[in-house]
Amino acid sequence: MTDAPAPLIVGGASGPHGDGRPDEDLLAGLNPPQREAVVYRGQALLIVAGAGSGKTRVLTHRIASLLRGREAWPSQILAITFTNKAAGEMRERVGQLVGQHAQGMWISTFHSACVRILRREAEQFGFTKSFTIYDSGDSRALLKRLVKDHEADAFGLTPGAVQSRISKLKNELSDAEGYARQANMSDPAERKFVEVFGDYQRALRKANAFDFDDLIGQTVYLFRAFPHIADVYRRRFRHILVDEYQDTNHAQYALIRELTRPIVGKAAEPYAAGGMMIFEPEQAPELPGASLTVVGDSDQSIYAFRGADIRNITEFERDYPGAKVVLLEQNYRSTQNILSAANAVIGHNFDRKDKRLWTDVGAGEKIVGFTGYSQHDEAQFVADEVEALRRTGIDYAQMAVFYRTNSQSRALEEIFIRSAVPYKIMGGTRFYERAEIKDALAYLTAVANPADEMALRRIVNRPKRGIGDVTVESIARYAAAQGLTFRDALGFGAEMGLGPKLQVAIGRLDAVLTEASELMLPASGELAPPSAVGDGLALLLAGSGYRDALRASRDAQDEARLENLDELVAVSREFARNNPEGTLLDFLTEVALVSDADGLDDESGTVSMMTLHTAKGLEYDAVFITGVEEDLIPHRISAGEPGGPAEERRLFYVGVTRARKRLYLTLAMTRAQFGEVSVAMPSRFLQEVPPELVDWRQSPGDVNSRGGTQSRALNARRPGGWGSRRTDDPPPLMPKSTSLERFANRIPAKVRDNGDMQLATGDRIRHDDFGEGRIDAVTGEGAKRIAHVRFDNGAVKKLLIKIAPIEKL
DNA sequence: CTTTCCGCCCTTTTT
DNA sequence: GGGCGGAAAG
Repeated sequence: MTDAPAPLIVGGASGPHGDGRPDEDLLAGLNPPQREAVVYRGQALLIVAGAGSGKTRVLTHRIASLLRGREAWPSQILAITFTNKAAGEMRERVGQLVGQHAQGMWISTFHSACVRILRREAEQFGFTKSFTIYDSGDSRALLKRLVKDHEADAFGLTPGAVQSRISKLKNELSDAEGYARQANMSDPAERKFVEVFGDYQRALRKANAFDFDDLIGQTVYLFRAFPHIADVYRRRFRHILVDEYQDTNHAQYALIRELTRPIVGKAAEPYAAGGMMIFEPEQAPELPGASLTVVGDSDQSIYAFRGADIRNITEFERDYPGAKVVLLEQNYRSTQNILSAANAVIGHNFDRKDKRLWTDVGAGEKIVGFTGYSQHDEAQFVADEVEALRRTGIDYAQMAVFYRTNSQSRALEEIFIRSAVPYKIMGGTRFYERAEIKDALAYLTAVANPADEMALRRIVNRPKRGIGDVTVESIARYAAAQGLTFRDALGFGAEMGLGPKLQVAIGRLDAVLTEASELMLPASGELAPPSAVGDGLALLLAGSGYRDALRASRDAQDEARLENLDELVAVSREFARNNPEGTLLDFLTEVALVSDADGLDDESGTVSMMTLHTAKGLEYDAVFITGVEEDLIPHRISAGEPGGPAEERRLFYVGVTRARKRLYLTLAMTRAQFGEVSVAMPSRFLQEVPPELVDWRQSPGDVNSRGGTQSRALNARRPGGWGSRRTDDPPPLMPKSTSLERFANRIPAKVRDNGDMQLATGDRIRHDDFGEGRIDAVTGEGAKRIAHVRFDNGAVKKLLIKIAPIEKL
């Protein structure tokens, strides 16, 4: 990688390259600021890109222009995106512009790029190439043990609290030793925390593992501690581009800072105390720093909670003197009504540079508002509206439903299933976080990285082998006493004086792990066949008895778990097909770094459901933002945090600006959370949307007069507002409990099973909620048979026959 | 020693 | 509505 040919023109502040202009077509159709952002050449460029202003286009065209003008070889480009999916899309779009030249660029997320660097350099600082990656679940499990060992819970240190503190510290590039030095050790809780933090780092190192935050932080550490290594990457990457810059944290900022430093050649050690680099003014660098392009929008900064520092973007011009700033304000995505709503809402955030998105596509449809009696009622409205939009020709894949918290997805899901609306949930209990998947991956990890004790502890009694905590601890003790790893100790069941049953159980586990290692990691360094990962996984699942245990179980969920495992095997084979040279470690790395949005294939024909956070960077013809209520958005917990409500407003803004043509804002009057039903208030953000932009199908006011709860926030604050609400409505009479009983649980807990009901076109049925109707058609098969029903009141609905509350007449 | 069952807790967003 | 920890049962 050091042999990259020198570019014809190095970064420098020279203007657009002169003759030829091979990229005239790259500028076609771009507006003036967009062109500027593509052709500007200089050390630093900040593109302030409002929502929907075509920044991906600008970025890809900028890269293409660098390549076509032969200003850079593909290998000299490093582009950082927020998700792996965005990276894939960018690579593809650049590929369409420049063809083969797209090969060799690094386009990836911060985490993936760091893993690549760390795999190459791990040996420099006490890790091996085969390190594994701990996700938050793994970290928490480890911390849980450490907190217990240190009896730190007595000081109010829960694993979760410790985890988030450590994460915050690492995002600030603080390490365990550094923190310990300045910690207030007279505080016993603080002392405990320092101990746990230190042990946590030692455990990670011993396990040859990095957690998510370490991937970034340790790379920065590597670059600072070994300048000659950093120089290798500085020489290589001459053009660095970072998307979603407003969501970078300090560690990511520092990483970019390190990569864009000038190379001083054989100058003396350029480090001063505090890790700051100091150059003598007259010392001419051997090579100037790489050119840096960042794209961001401070109005879309929604990750402060995980350390994103908005100052990275607001102070860019200070950090990179002479930086050029380009503003993209013209929106190519949404109608004016949607933009006006977005502008109005975000305008309530003080302390921001005023920026107004505009479009020339016209006002478009009004925003639709709806207030349901319960979250089920709200969900039914969404499902019905999805169907109505579908009939107007909008594809399911062009619709999305957003919510603030993952738990809100359940009610939506129930109704969507019943209404036979195809949907897909992004994130949530993610595939890779399911217990059986984590178990299977732990088996693979135990093979790939035998030092990873956490992985072994996880699987040692899965399936149940009669190896409980006590036995596990005695294995660990034996290993420590003999100077063995936990993995190696499994081979000495007899020597540790375990009972015969346990010896057999441990011996079997040892044998299957060994067998899988031979298959997947052939000795003598030869490459394992591409099928090795899939075969090895299948072998582990069968040989360990994991599959059999699930099969023998009569828990209905275990059937689904088996299917998930099959899916994982399929994923691994698919991986092998796409990466014939891919190793077991490559597979584990990829799996560890997938993000929520990555699951979003362009699988046509399904409505997407996701949290507002996951929605960032995506766009849809029709968008439903659900649960627009106080305590949900803004979320209750954010209310007390400094900057919390403002960040929630940005989150809402992100949701609104995802919509191209149609936007729905829905809420419910009551919401059941954790068994209890409580009254929900309309979100303050609703009041910030100019009323004339909203067509309330059922406004909070209407619901109040009909449903009869106490006065609600909006009515209290805006008497006479809210469109159709009449001020002379009778005061609410019904006691609260009545309305709650009536509306809270419109979905029976028990799912009916009409699996054997025979229906044909022309049959008449009665539905519990919708009344009588006539079957127009029946589609689908088996459990997924769908009745298309025209109800006597004119409504047309699709019902999943198996579970719909219907009877044949 | 392990498993199972019961009662208690909480619930933001994620690479 | 579910995950987790503690107590009782195999």
